[in-house]
Formats: sequence, C-alpha cells, structure tokens
Amino acid sequence: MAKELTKRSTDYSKWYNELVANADLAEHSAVKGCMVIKPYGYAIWENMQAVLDKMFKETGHVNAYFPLFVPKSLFEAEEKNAAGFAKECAIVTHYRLKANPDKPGSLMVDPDSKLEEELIVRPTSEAIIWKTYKGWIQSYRDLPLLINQWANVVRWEMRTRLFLRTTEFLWQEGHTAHATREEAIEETEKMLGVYADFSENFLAIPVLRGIKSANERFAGAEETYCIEALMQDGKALQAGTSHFLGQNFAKAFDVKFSNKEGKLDYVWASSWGVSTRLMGALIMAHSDDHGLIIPPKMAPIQVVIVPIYKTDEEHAKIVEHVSVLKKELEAQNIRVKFDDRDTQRPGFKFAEHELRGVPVRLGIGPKDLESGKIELARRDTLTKESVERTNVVAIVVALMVEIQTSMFNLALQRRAESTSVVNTWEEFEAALEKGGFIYAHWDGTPESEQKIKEKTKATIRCIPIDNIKENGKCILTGNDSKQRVVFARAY
RNA sequence: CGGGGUGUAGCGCAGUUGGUAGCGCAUCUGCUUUGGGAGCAGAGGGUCGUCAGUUCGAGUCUGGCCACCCCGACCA
Repeated sequence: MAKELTKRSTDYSKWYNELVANADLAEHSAVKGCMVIKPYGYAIWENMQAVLDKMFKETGHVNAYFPLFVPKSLFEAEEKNAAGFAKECAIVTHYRLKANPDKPGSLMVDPDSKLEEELIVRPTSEAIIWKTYKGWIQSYRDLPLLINQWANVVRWEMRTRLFLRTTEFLWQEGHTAHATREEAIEETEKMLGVYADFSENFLAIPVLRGIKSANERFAGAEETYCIEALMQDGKALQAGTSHFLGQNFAKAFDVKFSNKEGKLDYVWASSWGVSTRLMGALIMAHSDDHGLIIPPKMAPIQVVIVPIYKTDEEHAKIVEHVSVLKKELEAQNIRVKFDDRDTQRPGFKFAEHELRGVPVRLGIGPKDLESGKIELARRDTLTKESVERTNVVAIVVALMVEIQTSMFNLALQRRAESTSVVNTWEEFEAALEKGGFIYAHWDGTPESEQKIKEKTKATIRCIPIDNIKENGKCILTGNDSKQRVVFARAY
C-alpha cells in the first residue's frame, strides 16, 4: 500500500485509480475491461442495493430474474434499441470446446458446435423481458406490471475505468408495463424521483433532475430522464436514468391488452436503472487526498474503535471497556468494528481506516480509561476531540446525522461554486476551462448540440425538469432559444 | 481501429560497451516497540512477456507475435 495518494490537484484520474486500489474497493481482473469488486467495495454496493431495493418495493415493484442471453432475432426486434447497442455486444456463437490436435494440452472451439442462432450477452434486457411480457399481459387487469431485476450486463467498451465504465457491470433494471401513456410517464418520473432521493439522502450527492436531449436519449425511448451529479474535478456524471418507452417495445414484441372498453391496445412502458457506476460517483463526489470519505448511511463500518496499549493487562482492560461500548453503540443500530488486530500498530490503523473512509474513529488507551474519556476523530473534517465516555454514544448517534448532512451540504456548495450561467460563446469556453455545470441557451437542434460537442467535448447533460422559461439566443448559432440547458464535460 | 508508450520478484523500478540479475516497498523470523503509516538484525522470493535469430555467451542486439497502459472515435 502506498503511503500517500497522488493529490487530486496533481492528477485527478491517477488519484481516483490509486484510491480505488488502495481502499480495497476493486481491482483489474484477468479479463480485459472487467473488474473484481473486492469485499469492502462490494459491501458498499450491498448497502446501496439494500436501500434501493426497499425503495422499489415501497413503490410497488417486485423482483424477478431474466436470462443473460438474448437470441439475436429477439434482440433486433426493436430496431432503434438494437442499433444503439449493436457496436458493443458480446456474442455467443458456439457451445463446446475440444482438445486441440495441433497443440496438446490446449483447447479449441469445436467448429461442429456452432449455434443455429447467435446469442447476445445482454447489454440491457428489454428484448427478453418484452418477449416474456407478451405472455403475461392480456387484459387491463394484468396491468400495471411493475418488475425489477438485479443483474449483470455486458457492454463491450473501447476504454474502461474501474466502476465508471467496465465491460461487465452490475445494475438493476426496472421494466414496467401500463395501460395508459400518462401512467407510464408518471412511473418514469416517479422512479427518477426515487433515484434523486436516494442520491441526495443516502449518497449525499446533490443531483440535477432533467430530460435528455435527442442526441443523448436512450435508443428506443421516447423520453429519457436522468439525474446528473457533479464530481470534484468539474466533470458531470450521469448517475441514473429513467426512460419513457412509449409503445415502442409493445409494438416490436406485439404486447397488446384488452382495455375496459373491450378494445385491443398496445401497452405503455418504462425502464429505469442505476449501476455500480454509483460507486464511482460516491468516490469522486466526496473523497479527499487522504482517501475515501463515505457518508454514514452507506458506510459498511460507521465507527471503528482502535485500542492503544502496551501491556497485556492494559489490553485486557481495554477489551473489557470496549465490549460494553460496542454493545451500547450496536443497540443504537450503529455498525461498529473493534479493530483488535495485534499485528498492526495504532498509527497504521488510523491511516488505514482513514483511507477506507470510516466516518468516525474512536481511540481508547490507558489515559482514557483513567480520565473517563475517549478520543473521537471525524473522517470528513479530519478533526479530533476528547469526549466524555458517558456522552460517547449520544455524540456518535448525532454525528451520523451531522456527517451525512454536512457531506451533502459540502457537495452542494462545491456544485454551486462550479456552476456558471453564460450568454456568449467566449463566456462558454471560459466556463468550460473552469469546469462544472454551465447554463446556456441552445437553439434546440441536434445539429447545434453536435457541433458544440465536436468543438468543446461538452454535451448537454440535461434540460432541468423545473427549468425556468427564458428567451435568449443560442450560444453557438445566435438563433432564438426558449430556455437554458445544462452543459458540461462528462464521464 | 488510428497515434504514442511499457513489459525484469507480490507492487514500484534500476540494470553501463553483450559476460550469467539488483534496489525500494511488501512478505517471513527474532528482539525492541505501540496516543498518526515503527526500528534493528537476518531470511525467502526470478523461465527478465513470448517465439525465433545473431553470438562462445542475450535482460541487453535483430525480427515476429502477445499483453497492458495513455491519447482519439464509441459509451451508463
């Protein structure tokens, strides 16, 4: 483990890579572009899953599981969606290996095992799911159908980065079917709300809620909604998306239902997802040059207790003391770890837990036992204080809320400082240098958006949902515009 | 797929005109230590990416291949 991380100001990208590795979140695997999520990183993902899963169930959804493989004929049924993913699909063409006669000890693909029809490894599951829904939906009484699945998907990316873009990643995908257009749109917006709520209140990351421009829209959707977060380097990150699919998939897979009037109609659909990319968002939104900072609600370990001692007698006393304290904290539903390893010294443990982003650290040594105090260190502010043993539990409980709020507010403040409103091309370019979200007028044409992207690498992150209407001139063309949209360079 | 770069111990690297491989960290053992990443002493660990060529002799020179990284186009 390196003693010091590269500083964010020196090389943000390097800082991120080192942090992911050193904090034991994930590592590169023997498979190009695919990562191994290590136990500590996976524990954070599990916390995300647990909260989201509860939220999905509270909004009426149930979980199911659909296959990893999608027959090519099904995949291509919804043309726009298939075309959108065509360039990044892994394809299974054979089902058997055999001994290689030219090279003893090695295996080769058995040419006799060619599949009649190729199988696509799902980049997303709309096709297989809508094929299935056809059999499940006949009447308005079968609607709405509100299903989510936790799964892995594969998108063959050119360039990958741990958590942010990997060839295989974990996510959840909700797929719902509704009797009316309005209901499907309502569902799409509701789930965007769930994502925004999760991001802000659990990940402590403020997000913009918005609609994607046509260029950035999900292939096969009529409308794509998104939450956009801002990272500390001024780049935007799409943290979640929710799609109103109209009747596109219903038509492609012939999913019709009898409505109350006895007439056949295609069902209306939504789909929505967040992925392990949220791990990247969590890391880049909060962490500092000392390592990870995890908001208490997501931290696998919320409080770590480090004993300090010289002799076995001292150690025994501390163990006794800590076992009581640990129970008291656990009774308040705090996730506590007593780091009683005798193979590492206290200083090492301090640094390690700091690197791993444990929100609160308690240090207990002989001096504390004598004075009835405990040293309390706060990860987000790097502050230390000595507190009365009798008050520790109450202080820690309050700190869990305080740190969560404080982290959100800091992220919110950073975003505010990195948000610009510009009116001219010169101002726009200057704002891009600085980074962050840029509110600017755009004439609404895909051509202008494309041109701006080619010139500056900036894309329209979203058109905010509660956007204020305001007449102005497009920063590129000078044409009339009815509202500002949000530009940024993005991950 | 284009442009650039790198492959030597678990990780990061050095290796001169070609002469049989080394440093730091990590690991292991022992002693001393323990309130912010311990110190000292000792030990283990290598098909030098791979295949061929030149040579008495290749980590070093030549050629092919493979892998990975960075920059572009694509993308949650």
